Amino acid sequence: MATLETTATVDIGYRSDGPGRLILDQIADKWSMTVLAFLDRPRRFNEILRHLEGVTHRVLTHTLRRLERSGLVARRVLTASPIRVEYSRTPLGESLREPFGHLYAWTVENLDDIRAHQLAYDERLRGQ
Amino acid sequence: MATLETTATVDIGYRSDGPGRLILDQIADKWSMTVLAFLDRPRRFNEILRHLEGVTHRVLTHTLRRLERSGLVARRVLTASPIRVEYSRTPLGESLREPFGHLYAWTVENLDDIRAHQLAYDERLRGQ
DNA sequence: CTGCATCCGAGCGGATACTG
DNA sequence: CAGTATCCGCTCGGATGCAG
Repeated sequence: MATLETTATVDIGYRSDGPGRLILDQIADKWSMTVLAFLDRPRRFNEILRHLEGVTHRVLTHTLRRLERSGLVARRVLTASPIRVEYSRTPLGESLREPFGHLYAWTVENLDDIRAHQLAYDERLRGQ
Repeated sequence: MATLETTATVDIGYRSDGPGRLILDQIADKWSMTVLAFLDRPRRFNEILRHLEGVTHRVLTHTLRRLERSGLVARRVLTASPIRVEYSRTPLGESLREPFGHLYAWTVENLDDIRAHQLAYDERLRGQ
């Protein structure tokens, strides 16, 4: 099973209702990957909340729930008063870093190229 | 430069307004990767339309526009009557297949695990 | 054959307030 | 401190009709 072979995989297997969707639906939302990246060690709810500029209480809750539901993040209640809750990456969440890292690296490498294309495209429109 | 090193990249660099967002915003929509996967050779608009079950006229147009804007897909008008338009992957679009392939492969490998977690989670809720 | 405009419903992210 | 509920606006995807 599967060390990569890859490139073919994309062409052969990809459907809008296949595995590709599952992972994209999971991580492509606004905050999931940011949260996952921050959980290099167990972190408490408010700790995460303060670190992520711009996220709200409610949205962070939902993001964590979804990550927990898929087994990428573990939730642990520390009985104390005031109550504390710790979130951490599971091994599964950990293992996602590598493949996502490839995508991230690709983007960094091609960032200028992409932006240039976008600018040129927008310029062409404006010109007409 | 830069064969991966990766894993660190995710943790260090990731912000909700960084490169990660750029690529996810580009490919995480419902059809982009499906289209890109299908363009193993130049294809005409209606050819793509017919191949992708469920996509509508308008949505395919927009998907292609966005891919074109970022330089992942090239658009070529064949002057004939009736008019024909061919879409094809650019080298940039081509190069995206490899990093995306890693993510795709990861999902396939962990699909059962993820689904199991989701089921268990949903079950736990139901039980209460 | 392609492309564009209009309309519409659904879902996500965000603001706010209240509870254990 | 952590979580839940309500409300709301915006964007995306989809349906349809018209035009080069």
